[in-house]
Amino acid sequence: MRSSDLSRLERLDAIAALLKDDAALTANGLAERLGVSLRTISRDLALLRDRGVPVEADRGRGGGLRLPRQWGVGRLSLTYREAVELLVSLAIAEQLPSPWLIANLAAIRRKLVASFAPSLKDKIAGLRSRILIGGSASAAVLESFSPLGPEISEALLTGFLEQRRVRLFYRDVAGRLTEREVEPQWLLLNTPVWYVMGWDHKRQAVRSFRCDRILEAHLTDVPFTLRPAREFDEAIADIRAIRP
Amino acid sequence: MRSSDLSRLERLDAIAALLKDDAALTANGLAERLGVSLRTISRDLALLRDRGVPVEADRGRGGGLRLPRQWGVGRLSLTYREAVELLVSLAIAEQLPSPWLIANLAAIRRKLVASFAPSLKDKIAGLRSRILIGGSASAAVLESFSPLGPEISEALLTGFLEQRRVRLFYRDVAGRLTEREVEPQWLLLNTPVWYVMGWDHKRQAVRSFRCDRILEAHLTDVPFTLRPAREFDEAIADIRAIRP
DNA sequence: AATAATACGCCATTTAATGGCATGTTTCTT
DNA sequence: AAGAAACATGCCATTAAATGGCGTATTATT
Repeated sequence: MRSSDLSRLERLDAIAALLKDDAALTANGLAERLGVSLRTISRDLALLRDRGVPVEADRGRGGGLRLPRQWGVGRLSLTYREAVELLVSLAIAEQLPSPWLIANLAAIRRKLVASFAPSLKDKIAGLRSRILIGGSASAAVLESFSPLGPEISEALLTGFLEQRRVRLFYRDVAGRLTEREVEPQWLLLNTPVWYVMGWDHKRQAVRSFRCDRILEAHLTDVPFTLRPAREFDEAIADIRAIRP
Repeated sequence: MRSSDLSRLERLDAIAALLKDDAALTANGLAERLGVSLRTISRDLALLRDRGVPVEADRGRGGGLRLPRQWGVGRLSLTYREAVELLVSLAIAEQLPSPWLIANLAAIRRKLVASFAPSLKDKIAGLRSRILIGGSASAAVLESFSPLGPEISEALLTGFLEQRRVRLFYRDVAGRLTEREVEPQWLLLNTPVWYVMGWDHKRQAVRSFRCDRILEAHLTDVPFTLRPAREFDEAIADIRAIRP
């Protein structure tokens, strides 16, 4: 069963893939399967080890090759958007009051951040601290809750991530319709309701917006810089106080 | 500024890394920087594209090479344990009632699962559905809550993931100390309290355990198989009913 | 129209990969 | 204790791939 000819790069990938299927494999078996000599497999293994794949070999009769159990996972390619969503999820999970199964999340987050382009790193590094997870929403809030449209969440999230101003059409508590120009600086979740907090340019003040009361959201090209956290203390406290 | 000689593999990595630093780069610049000819760079770019890296090129004066913004993220290598913790985090985030910024988590989860060895996939695929996120714990529960030791959570989590029986020393509601032999089949979070549900071999019945009342947990080598979900309906309802 | 960039085909040359063989080492079986 | 089955590594002739140089085509800007 010889596979069609593979370039060296492809063969390395193939070997790693075969080793992940923790069937008992010998170097000889690999050689036959990939249609190359034992010597070549041997060199490929050395190369894989050089490149950080922890191939383990049991010598002697009955031996063979394997990857350690810990190494179940190969390389994961994520798009920018997927990585960001992952970061948001991690932020949520990390802020749960009871992190027992997720002791190493910080390490994962570091790896994720490290894989971003340097120009994005700065923006992304502080992201986690600007997402707050509160408690559950009050019954009154729950009653009036409605899910968000994808365009709105897209615009808000992008504005939040890339620090760009967003133009909102908002229905406020009293039911009045207003247009705002907002820097989305913080996100807060009182399950299931998300809030955006930021500098409101029309009002020249920190304001918070219940996301499901936003009727339209349009991303602009105007960048903004982060304001000091303490400016938001009051707004955060306000939202949290909505709870019964 | 010529880097020390690189093998082709290394050069491909280097090019991808340089492109991630979205500095304006031309093929000629890369050639000088890496000490190879323009023709070689050109071929390397073709190779990268073959391997799925979406290198974009602007032709003409002022042009150059770049990766699209979306592509911030290269390849992420996670250990088995990290991947599992990531899956758990995803499960938690996905079960939040308001998933607006995390619409694509399912795609990420699929990629993650796909990167596992086939033999592990089965176990891991069903993992998410066996983690339940409830609401917040009641005041009464909160009062008696204490955080878990790392050894206990390690044993419980491993037992849950690898489907192996766990021996518990448990202080029950009445304060009695008992020893149990449990198959940890479900996890349930009423923030911040985790519960393990599973088949109790001493009692021959489904039982649930508040994790912070577990005094000791020892992993055994005895494997178990999953029981049908409906057997746990009652126990799940019970725990959820603890809330006020 | 000139220029600066990528894209790609061709070919001689250089370098790296390969196979074969020999040798050493570890571990299990008999 | 001997033998067999596995990995590890060195050496060398052979083969295949990568490289550089050149030419040409294409695209976008000035």
